[in-house]
Formats: sequence, structure tokens, C-alpha cells
Amino acid sequence: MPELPEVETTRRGIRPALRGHTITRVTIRQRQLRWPVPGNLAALLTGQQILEVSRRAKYLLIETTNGKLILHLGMSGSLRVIPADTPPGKHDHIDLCLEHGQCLRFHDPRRFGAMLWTREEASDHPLLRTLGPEPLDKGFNGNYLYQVSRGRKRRIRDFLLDGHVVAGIGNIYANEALFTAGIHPMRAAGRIGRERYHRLAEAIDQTLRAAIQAGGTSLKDFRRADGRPGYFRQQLKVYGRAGKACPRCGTNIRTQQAGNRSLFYCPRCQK
DNA sequence: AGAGGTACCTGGCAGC
DNA sequence: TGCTGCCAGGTACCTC
Repeated sequence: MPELPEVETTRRGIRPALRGHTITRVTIRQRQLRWPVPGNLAALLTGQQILEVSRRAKYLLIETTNGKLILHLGMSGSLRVIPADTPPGKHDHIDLCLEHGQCLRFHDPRRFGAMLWTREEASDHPLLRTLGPEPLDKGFNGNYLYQVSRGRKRRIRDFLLDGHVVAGIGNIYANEALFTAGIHPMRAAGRIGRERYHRLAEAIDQTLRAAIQAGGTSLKDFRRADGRPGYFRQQLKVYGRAGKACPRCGTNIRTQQAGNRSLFYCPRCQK
């Protein structure tokens, strides 16, 4: 579910309740996530002070005096800040309760999410070490995309979905950015020129920033830390709009399956 | 090395 | 109402 804008929205939402506060209690109701939750996680976290809440790609990093909690929301995960006495609902797997009486509650129906622990630098962790650049950082631009795509035959949509190429872009924003840049999602990554990659990098930046501004996209499960949905759905130009009019030229938006996931595009605006 | 498919899991929805 | 099949925002891992 959550792509970079949703994870960033979550980070901003939970950070005030966590940063500088102490974890007083950890409740784990379900350990079977994408990987099993470490058996000693509760003991590791209890009594620790949270120093910072940061993000790398779609991973949230909760840094404590002792080490770092690496958290991923998978397809259906969300984090809420709630009063400690709120009864848990279905799929409310983990609570981190703080000394001020509120809890961070992890909810994840499909259990593709993850909660891991590391003492090393987060950037040295095997899951994070090989990730590509952050798309909102200065080092990410059209030149970079152009260079790493030379000789690559993958369709550009899949190329953008690969976190080792660029971090944090999922199916929604890949489709949206390709529309904005006028690039057909099926085009081979190696057959796109430098100029078009400049436009694409700009479209990615613009799309992600606008989505964060709107609090992310809620199709189904996604909720912000305070329970509100994100409102970027209303600004989607192609994703989920098959058969509707292209906002630029009015042609019907098309969808097709590619690599087991849907892709959306305007057959006239995207080449 | 790169490309493509599979697996993990639950819920919602369309169609019958 | 209830069943079946399909679809969903992610990504590590396997095979070719």
C-alpha cells in the first residue's frame, strides 16, 4: 500500500508523539509478519528513549538509545497514535506505549509489513544497504536515471518500481509520474533519452511532493497517524481511472496487466 | 547481470 | 445470501 508519500506522511504524524519520549510497555499480539518479530523486541525497547523518527525509502526508522527499530508498512500497514487504553481491534498487531499515556499502534491486515531491530547504522542493514537514492534528494536527477538505464530492457514502469534504482516509488506514483512526463509505461528504460529523463525526474519530484502535501493517497486501508485518510486520490490523473478521460487530451485512459500488476496510461499523451 | 515469475496474507468486490 | 475468482499500495527470493 503505502509508498513514499504515505510513509513520509506517517512519519510526520507519529514523530511528535515519539521523539524524546520513553517506551514504557510493548504489546505484541502477532509475531508473524513478513519476517517474525524478534522474540526479545519487547525487552529491547522497554525503558528506551526515542531519539528520532526518520525514513529511508519506505522504511521507518525509530532510533532509540539502544538501537533502531526498522519498520515497514508492507501493502496494508498503518500506524496510529492512540490513547493507551484503546481496546485493540482485528489486525492490531503491535503497540508501543509511551510514558505520556499514548501508544503507537501497528495495524496490518495482510501482514506484509515488518518490524526488525538493528544495532548497526541503519544504512548498513542488508535491507537498506542496496537501496537506490531518495527521489527527493538532490543527488537524484535525470542524469542519474539516464546513466543507470543504459542497456536496460525492462519496461520503465518496472524500472521505477525497483527500489535499487530509486527508493520509495510504488505502482501509483510510477504510473502518475510517467503520465506527467509523457512517457509510455511499457517503453524499455534503455530506450529513453536524456531529455525525457530530465522531465521524468522532475515529474517524480513534483508528484511525490504534491502527494505528501495532500497527506498521501488512500485507496482503501491507508490512514494517517490521527486516523484521517490522505487526499491525493482526488489528484490522480491515470491510476485507477481506466476508461475515464485523460485530464490533458480527453482520450480514454487505458489499463493493462504487466508483470502481474496494473498499469495505467493515456495512449495519446504517452509515447 | 538482468529479467521474469512466485511467494507471503487478508479483505473487498464483481459476477453468478 | 453465499460462493468463486480476481484484484490490491511491496519486495525478497528463486530460476532461467
